[in-house]
Amino acid sequence: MSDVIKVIPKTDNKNVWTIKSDGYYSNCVKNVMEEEDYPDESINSIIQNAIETLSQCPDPNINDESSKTGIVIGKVQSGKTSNFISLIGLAFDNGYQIAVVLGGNKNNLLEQNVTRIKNSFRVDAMKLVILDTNKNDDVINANTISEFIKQNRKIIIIGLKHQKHIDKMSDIFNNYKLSIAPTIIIDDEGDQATLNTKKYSKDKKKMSTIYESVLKLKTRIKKHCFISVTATPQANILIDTLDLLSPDFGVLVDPGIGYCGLSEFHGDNQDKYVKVIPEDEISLFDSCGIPISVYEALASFFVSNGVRKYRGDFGNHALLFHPSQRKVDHASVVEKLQSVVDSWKNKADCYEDIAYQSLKRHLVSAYDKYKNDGVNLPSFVDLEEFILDSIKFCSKIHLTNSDTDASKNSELYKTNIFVGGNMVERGLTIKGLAITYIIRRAKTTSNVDNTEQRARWFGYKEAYIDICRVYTTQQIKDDFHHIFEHDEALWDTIKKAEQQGTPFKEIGRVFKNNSRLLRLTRSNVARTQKLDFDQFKSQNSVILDEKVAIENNRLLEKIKNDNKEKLINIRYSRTQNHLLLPNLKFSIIKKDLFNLYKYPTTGNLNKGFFDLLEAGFQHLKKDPITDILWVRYETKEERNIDESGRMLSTLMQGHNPNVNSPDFYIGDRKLPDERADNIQVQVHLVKPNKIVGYDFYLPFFVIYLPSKLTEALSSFVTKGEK
DNA sequence: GTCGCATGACACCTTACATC
DNA sequence: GATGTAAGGTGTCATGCGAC
Repeated sequence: MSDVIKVIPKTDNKNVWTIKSDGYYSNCVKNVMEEEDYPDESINSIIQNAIETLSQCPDPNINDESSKTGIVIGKVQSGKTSNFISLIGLAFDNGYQIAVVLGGNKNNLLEQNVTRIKNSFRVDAMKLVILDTNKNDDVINANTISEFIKQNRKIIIIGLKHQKHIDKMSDIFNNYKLSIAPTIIIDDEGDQATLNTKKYSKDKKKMSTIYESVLKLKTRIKKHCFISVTATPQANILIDTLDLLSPDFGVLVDPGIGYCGLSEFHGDNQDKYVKVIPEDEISLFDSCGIPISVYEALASFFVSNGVRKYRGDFGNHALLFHPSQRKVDHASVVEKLQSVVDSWKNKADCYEDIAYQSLKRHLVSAYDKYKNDGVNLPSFVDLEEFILDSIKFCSKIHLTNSDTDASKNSELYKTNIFVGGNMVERGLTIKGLAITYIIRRAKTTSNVDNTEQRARWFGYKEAYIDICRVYTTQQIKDDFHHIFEHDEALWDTIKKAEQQGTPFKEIGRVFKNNSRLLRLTRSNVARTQKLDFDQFKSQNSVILDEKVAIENNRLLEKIKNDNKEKLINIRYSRTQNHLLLPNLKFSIIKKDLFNLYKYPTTGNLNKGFFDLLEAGFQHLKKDPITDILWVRYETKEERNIDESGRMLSTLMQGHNPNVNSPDFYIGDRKLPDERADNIQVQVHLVKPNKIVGYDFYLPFFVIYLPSKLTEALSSFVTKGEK
């Protein structure tokens, strides 16, 4: 890799600056990754991502006030932390002085981040100061930080996403010198808690507390780049592009080699990895009895641990139960699981005893299921000793919620069972998670982002993916398959926009969502609506201005002239004489006509309509054949249009049913029938007939969409208008 | 009138934190 | 450690709207 990289950002050529990629801090981070045996390829890709991200941040060496907002999009459990740590190192080497990390809204997440950041920058304290709002309260003030800066030390402050913590960090930037120090702000899990949850509130307060605090932080720091880091960017992309947290740029971070996520677990092989809990089973929450599926999950957990040990893999092995968000449920599940594990431990201890047979049946059944799934296994007899060992050395059931934090106890074991709710969601990594039992789901509509973040079973599991399993309900299995399709399409859209150089804010906000029981994100943060196109869209308003009419007509004439040889005259009657230009590509007409046409600010047709349509077609990977039809192009038309340009009559002409009449006519709505699989753009040249002084013809559009297309488009959603 | 859907009000759960 | 408060998230229910 070259040492100095001249960066030419993809979308904004005013902002060219040079990035040095082998400075002191970057090398520290890189060395630690090497020590921790990251594959070379992964290290290079992490550094490349950091360069790409930093290149879109403001140049810290220019003395001006500027700020930008970006989003770094990764995959759940794909190691986004390494990426933003590298970014901080690179930013320091290139002139940034301070890094503020909003490290999650729970203490366990903050702690996880603090530990990771400290481990990644094993540098001289005289070069870098790492502080966190929980432990260094007395140092986080303008005076002390200014002194550190004077001593030429870089600063990282990691804070909890809570009002007081953020305000504490904000306060130091009241100091003028600090306020102009180039600062990079990392918002970890940036779709959670930071965005405005009061956007649609009827209260007087239109800003949620954390959002308000973050905006204050942003305003205080005169030169900064604010980077949201998340695997579920739906909310960030769906909020108003005028919102200060709406990203100006986005960077996709492909997961490294060996990552197993949505496509492995919930794509074509979902039946192998996801086991559906039968609906007629007794509930885990019943006062007595334990569902068969729980025994199955436990047995597959111990068998799979035995398999890994047999293969020489003695790493951590974990089982997670996520039954519900309620603490009372966790307690009852812990009790049930503990009773089973205790009894299995007793049986495993005396495996020659007849009592062992009942345990053995469970284990053999789990073994057979793995065999049936095509997992390469030795004989059960060869595995048995390893399996029983796993049972004997298994931890107590770790309750993981606000009452009890199991993380410390789990370090004492290699084989761990966890039970939790909200504390085992987003952000948290459970080492060696192989089996998950999850039945938590809203009774009605679930959010895609929240649901996806519960997938703690994703991660770098290539070495033992064959034995990983998820036990869940049919509904949750379906949810994840829909999310898999949604996520693929989302990445595709952003990648394509990147290749085409489309600025992030201009990417069509169209997303795939094929499930009626899923919405993309919380409705208090951002709303969506179905991509619902009618068969016909008849333009109901124009700019009533002769110059505009001439310009719009010129666009149409140019298309006509460029395709002279393809024009076909279609005569239905004496007065119904149309001109057809068949078989154009939608994308071409979009570029040459709809992008340039001048639309009124009111009315039902504007560039946004065609942008949405185009984004929808891109998702469908289609560029539909489109015909242009100049309707009654010689005689033209007159309609009742008011002075504001609003069409008061019906634009489309009805049929003349008299078959014997020389004026028999099928009607404008039937014109697409013979070529019903194509889009038809009808051009109606219309003059106002009730107001004087407007003696010119204005082109109005009628857009016909084939039902196949409108149906296919209805599986997508876009930003809500309200 | 029925159905599906969006929306808002409200209650409850979970978490963090301040106070005693 | 117990208690109360603030904040964010989830779930349920009533209501209203438009399509049929």
